[in-house]
Amino acid sequence: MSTVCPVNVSRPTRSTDGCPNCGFIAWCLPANLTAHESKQVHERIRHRHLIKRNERLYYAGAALTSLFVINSGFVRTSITNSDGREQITGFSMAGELVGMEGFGMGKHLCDRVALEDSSLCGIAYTDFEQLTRDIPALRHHVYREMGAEIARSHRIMLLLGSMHAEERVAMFLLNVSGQASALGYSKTHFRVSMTRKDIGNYLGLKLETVSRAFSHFNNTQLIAINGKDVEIENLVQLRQIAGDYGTCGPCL
Amino acid sequence: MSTVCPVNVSRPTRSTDGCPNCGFIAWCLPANLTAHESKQVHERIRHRHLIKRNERLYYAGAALTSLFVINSGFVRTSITNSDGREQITGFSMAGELVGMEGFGMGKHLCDRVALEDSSLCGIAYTDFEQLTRDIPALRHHVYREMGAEIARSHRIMLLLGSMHAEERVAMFLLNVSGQASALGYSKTHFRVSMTRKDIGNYLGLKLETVSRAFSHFNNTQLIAINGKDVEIENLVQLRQIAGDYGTCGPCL
DNA sequence: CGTGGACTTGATTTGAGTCAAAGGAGGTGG
DNA sequence: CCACCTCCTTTGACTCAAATCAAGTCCACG
Repeated sequence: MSTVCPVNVSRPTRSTDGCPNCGFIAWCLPANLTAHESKQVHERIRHRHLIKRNERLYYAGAALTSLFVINSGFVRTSITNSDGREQITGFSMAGELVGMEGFGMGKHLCDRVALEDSSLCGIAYTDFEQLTRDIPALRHHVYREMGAEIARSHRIMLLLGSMHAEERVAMFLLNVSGQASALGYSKTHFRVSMTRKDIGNYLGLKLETVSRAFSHFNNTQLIAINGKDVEIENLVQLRQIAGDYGTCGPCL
Repeated sequence: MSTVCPVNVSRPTRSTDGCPNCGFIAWCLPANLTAHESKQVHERIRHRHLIKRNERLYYAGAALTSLFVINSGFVRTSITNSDGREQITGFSMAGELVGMEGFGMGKHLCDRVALEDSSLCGIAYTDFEQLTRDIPALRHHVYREMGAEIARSHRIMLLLGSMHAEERVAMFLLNVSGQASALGYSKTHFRVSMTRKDIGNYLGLKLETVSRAFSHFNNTQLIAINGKDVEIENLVQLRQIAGDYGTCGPCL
């Protein structure tokens, strides 16, 4: 537990050519960089780190040497306290930058594990630091993304602090749906790649409670669920149960 | 509810002279600014905005025109969803910068209300943006503080997701104790300025449950409590109940 | 001095946790 | 390729921690 397991670096390349739909480049899009700025960023990206299912990207406390954007796959973020209690604080998918919260400290503040075989594009800490110095739009984007992460955490605190089990599960499904939709997939038919236990941990529930909520939604024709395969059959009512999806925004 | 209530600006001054122990200057200390950089920051601070108990600093959604550091007093941060459910996400005290999470968006993402008559020192959004551009150490400090805020939220998620009522309340008391201690006050004898209801909301508990936990700790000689006046009598055992204070760090 | 909010305490209810059993999926090695 | 094993999931019965409901006290403040 105390030794740090570095990401399995599989001959990353600097050229963009070998990285179609590069996640890092996609992440930068909302920053509206100029052609010149874009070029500066692209030159620093280390493309296509591969990581296997259940492999650890890093532990909390590990030196932060790189920041990663997920290209494909799924990553689970968690923290563990001295009792050994673990709390999953989020699931990240393609297009998301992970590790920002440790950027200022120079070390990671959470554990991150791949839920599936995943591909990541990274950038060295020092390169990124320099780029945010030189590119105001990128710096701004980092402030915006970090702020959004704080706001997201606050929404989960609301969920954990005051919502009932079925409301939480409904919210979870709507968030996965929103994520799938953002990636261009169906928002009513998708796969939840995490286990019931992980979902429960994230939502502050036991796995049996998550399973029961799924079964209940299934029996009342809100969803059709079969293992990890979910089809939402009544999006409107699911939103009513979740209560506030409209104003809440994505939580995952 | 929809109109934005601007902070009651009481003839703020630009000179440092009228602001002994200026909170903003204190907040900058860990950034280790050079004398010249310090001067740049000091020139932009608008000192001593006053705000009364229960007055609102701003609503979520309001344009972010200034960032504030608390000089004295206490501020409650919360979010509200469309159901009207509110979640208190933190209590801030002297020396803390509030509003960072909205910095990148240019608008506030949470509501902030004074728990007591408070004094704040502010800096205009555009001035701060400019300063973080020109002063690497300040920029770095912002990254660090925002990251710390994300990590703090994650710890609360752990608390809300897996801790029992008395563990939560013990954690809360240790955090208030830590805050008091950080300000140079006694860490065993302090005042909790928030109501039982606010404490409960923050901890995901009902006010009766908070009251019962306090009573129980009182009856078992862990604390001596009288209304808002708290004396910790057995810090060691309180930490044992909270479980992980050592590794958790401040949560408030 | 009276009124409303804050707090405490007790009795009761209930939503989610715990415990237990059994079916099912996926991965591994012979 | 099949058998086995492990982990995941579902469902039922029971328990329990915290919520709810209710009553009464204590202040602070107009």
